Amino acid sequence: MSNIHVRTRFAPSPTGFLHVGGLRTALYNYLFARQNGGQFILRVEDTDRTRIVEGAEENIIETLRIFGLDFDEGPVRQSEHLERYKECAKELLAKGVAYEDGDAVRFKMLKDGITSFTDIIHGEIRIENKTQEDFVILKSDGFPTYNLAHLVDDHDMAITHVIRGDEFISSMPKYIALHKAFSWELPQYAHLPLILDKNRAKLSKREGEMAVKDFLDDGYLKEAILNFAALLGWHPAPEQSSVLGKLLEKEIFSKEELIKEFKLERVQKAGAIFDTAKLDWMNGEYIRKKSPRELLERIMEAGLPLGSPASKPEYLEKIIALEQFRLKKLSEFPEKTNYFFKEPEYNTALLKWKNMSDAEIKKSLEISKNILESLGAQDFTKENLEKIFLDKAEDLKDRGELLWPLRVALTGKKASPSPFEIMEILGKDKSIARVASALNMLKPH
RNA sequence: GCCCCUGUCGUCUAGCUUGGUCUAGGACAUCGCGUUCUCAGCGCGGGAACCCGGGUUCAAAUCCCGGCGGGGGCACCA
Repeated sequence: MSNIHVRTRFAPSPTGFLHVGGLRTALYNYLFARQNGGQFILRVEDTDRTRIVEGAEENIIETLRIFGLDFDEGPVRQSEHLERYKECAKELLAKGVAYEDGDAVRFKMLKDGITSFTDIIHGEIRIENKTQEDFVILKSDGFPTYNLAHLVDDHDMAITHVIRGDEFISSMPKYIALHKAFSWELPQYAHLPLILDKNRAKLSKREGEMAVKDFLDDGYLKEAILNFAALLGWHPAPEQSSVLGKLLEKEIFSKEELIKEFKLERVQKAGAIFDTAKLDWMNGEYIRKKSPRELLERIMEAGLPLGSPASKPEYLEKIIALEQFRLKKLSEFPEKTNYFFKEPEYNTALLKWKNMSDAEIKKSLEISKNILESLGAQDFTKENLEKIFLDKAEDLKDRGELLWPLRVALTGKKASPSPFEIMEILGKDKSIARVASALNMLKPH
């Protein structure tokens, strides 16, 4: 494989935003080209004028850019090659292997015998020619059909490996017959299994949530999406992954590692169901590994509302550092950290730890308040606070009696980071104010 | 209906080419225990699959045949 100049292409039709299946197809084409030192090309198949969706091409290009699937050539649009397709149709007409059918041109299929070819993923595939019919290659509006256009371009662009979805396998006799008619050499084919939804049906853009952009907007990291997409239908061989050591167990791969490890021949033959549970976990893994600064940038890029416009980046980063180990998606940050930006709202019942009475809760909060008031603002570090409060809690039979009411007073939440870390960020005045307001709420009116 | 592809835990999969080392491995999810003020994380542990039926063979997840299941295609869509 090293002596041929590999050229792959991703050839979407601009009929909708790029979805997960398309991203995976693009990724595999990209990985295969890169690992072979070849080229990856983007071609827009815009021959069906009626189905073109405004903004789709831009979305596809932008999404590819975001994921770093840089194409070496393109975007090449088929609508720019109309004359070429017409010439090709004319050539077939002249050869007598195509005929006019109204304003359209049809290609004559031989109906006997068997067409067989070797697919990189599936191996040998044999299809009876009688299953094929004469098919339109040039439509009456002057545009070519996919059947003609894709293969003329693949030939003209010297594509060596056609890596695309499984749904084209049934039509392979058409493409092979066409190649023969033109006396062109056949590229290599790799038909990818489809990605299925939870109902085992082909993933459709209509499913709503399936556009890659939606995942990005929802707070999934591009690294996680790419990693997950790569594993949807492919896994490294154990030996080959020894270099990755323990990382294999976790199945976390960077794009560079994928370029190194990916093997087209190892792509799965059966369709894979797209299940977001694993994506969620993987996204959490990536969020944990990122620096707060980078996470802040990503949150901004995704347009998520964190804090107020006046919030200082340094302040936001501290808060992110606190929560980044506790969530799976960037979109959870605003809700999980809202107590840093506004007074918590909660029911006083939440202040109760186990069987504490109201009087005990009050006493607990008063102890906390006294401790906080006795400290200087510079003493508000989590280490310091932890030491002082834990020492104090020694007197109690259960640390929770001191810490739970305090933490709820600070956050208004059942679940949050420890009160020490929170108070370090909140500072003396706000911390005391929140404990005081909890105390106030407990007073019978 | 016809044709094609495909079938290992709930999900993604390793293993299948070169049958035995597979009482089928990993990851996610799930359940339990521990750490612990809560959550998350981390550590430990549990349950969970070779679609079915025939062969071949001393031996089959692995080879062969037949069913059945799932998906895709059969457009002047791609």
